This record gives sequence, structure tokens and C-alpha cells, in this order.
Amino acid sequence: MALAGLSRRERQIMEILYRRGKLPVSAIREEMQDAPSYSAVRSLLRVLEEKGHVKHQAEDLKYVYMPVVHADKARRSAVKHLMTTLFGDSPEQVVAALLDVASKRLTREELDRMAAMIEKARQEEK
Amino acid sequence: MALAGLSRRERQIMEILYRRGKLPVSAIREEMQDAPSYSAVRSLLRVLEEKGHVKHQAEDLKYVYMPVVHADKARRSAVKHLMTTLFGDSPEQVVAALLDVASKRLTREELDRMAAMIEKARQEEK
DNA sequence: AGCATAATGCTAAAAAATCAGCAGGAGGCG
DNA sequence: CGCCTCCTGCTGATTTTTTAGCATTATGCT
Repeated sequence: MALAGLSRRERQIMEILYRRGKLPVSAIREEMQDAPSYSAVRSLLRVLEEKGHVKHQAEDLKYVYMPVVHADKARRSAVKHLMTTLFGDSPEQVVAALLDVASKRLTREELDRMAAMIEKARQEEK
Repeated sequence: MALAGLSRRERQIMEILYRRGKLPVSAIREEMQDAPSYSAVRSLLRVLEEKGHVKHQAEDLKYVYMPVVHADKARRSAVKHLMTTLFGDSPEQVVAALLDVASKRLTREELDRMAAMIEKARQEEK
């Protein structure tokens, strides 16, 4: 539920932070599509901090911002949200869409690892 | 890109429409979390229609609303967006998160079908 | 020291999203 | 008919989001 419920810009920033980890304001701004002014980015971060989504620490004479909720948890939460809202809670359908979208870039090795993950899940299931 | 870029309420409505297909205003409202007034829902739909995300047709003496972009396309687009923004473009990581989140509900049959999908992708890859 | 650069703190305005209200039309039913 | 219910068309207000500006401080460099 973390990412859903945020505004457009807020989400944009959170996605950047989850991708890159820990960044100063200027770097966040550079990653943004149609980046607004430096001040605007800072305001967004201030709001996100008030809401408890990010925290900052001083480093190298400036602030670096990072998510409060760990990336893994946020990712799982986002996948779950996607699965329930658009795929009728069917993991299978998600995999189908995923393979469809990513097929071009998929190497045999990646496919093997995915198969292994599923095999492992089967073991645990049983 | 369709769903990203929408506001909170707009997304909420689009998700409902993709889940349920084609609905009159009252039904959409009933599906909404913290549903606002009937008027508010209609305003949102009007805006979504102006932006080209939904269309409506008369049916049973009232309007039913539906997405303009087909569900499959929207789903693929959403998965892709999720994969690139939160998973560094790694389909593998998405599958890992998915299995983690859904593991409890996964039956052997579902896992088998997923494995089959991956096997099929391997064939086409080679 | 003097100046340019790059931060922050604080503030407020502009734009977009969200919400609600009222008038009017059509159907159902006593 | 008269009344109630459910819908639409239209409009405007409130709230949130998004943006920018200015003052100040610290650093590095000439």
C-alpha cells in the first residue's frame, strides 16, 4: 500500500529512490522525467518525509534521501497490489504478461533461473 | 504508461474498470474504497473521458463506462512499468517477488502451468 | 578577502485534483 | 396525476499537489 496512494510526483521520486537507493536532491532531480525546479523537488521530499516515506541523513555536506520502507518489502507490496488490482489475484496471469513483455530480452540463463524458482516453490508446496 | 501518470482516484477507477469490465456509475462508486459522493465519481469519469482513458455508452437507460485501452494491453504496460521502475528491468526479480507474495495460495497446478509457460519461452528463445 | 557555486530553511502562489450541489428529465407506482 | 427514485448536465468550491522564489550558510578558488 506504500506506493499506491501517493501522488504522481511522489511516486516518481519513490521509484527513483527504490531503484537507486540513496541520493542527494540534485541526483534525484536529474533522474526525473520533466524535472521541475530544484525547489519543487525539495518540497516533495519534505512532504514525503512528513508522511514517513523517506528519511535523510547528512553526507558530504549535503542531505541524501532514502526510503524508510526497505526495497524488498516495497517491491513485494507493489507486485501484490498489481496482481490484485489488474490480474484478479492470479499470479499465473502476471507471469504470462511478464514473459510477453520481456521475452525479447530474456536469455536462456534467466529462464533457467525462473524455472528453478518455480521448482523450488513446488517442493515447498508439497 | 497508461495507468502511471493518473491521479489516485483516477487510477482507482481505472483499476475497477479493468477488473470488472463495464460498469454504470453507481456500481463503480460501490467498488471504491472511501467512496466520495456520486457527483464526485461522475466528475472523475468525465475527466477520464476527456483524457481519453474511458468511454461510455447508453445501456438500460443509463451510461456504462469502460476503458478505451484493452485490458491486456493495459496489464502488459503496467507490468512493464513495474519491472523497470522497481525491479531494475529484471523479470527474474519480479517472479521471485511474485512467488514470495503468492506462495501460500499457489496450487501445484498453477505452478505447473507457470513452469510450462517458461518452458515454452525457452523453446522460442532458442 | 571577495566571489561563485551549491546547499538548506522557509514561504507562498499557481495548477490540478477532488468533491459537492442543484436543476431537469424519464420511469415506476399509488 | 402526483410523488418518489435514479439518472444526467452543468457549475463552482475546497483541498491537495506542484511549483517557484528569496534569504542564508558553507565551501572552494582566485
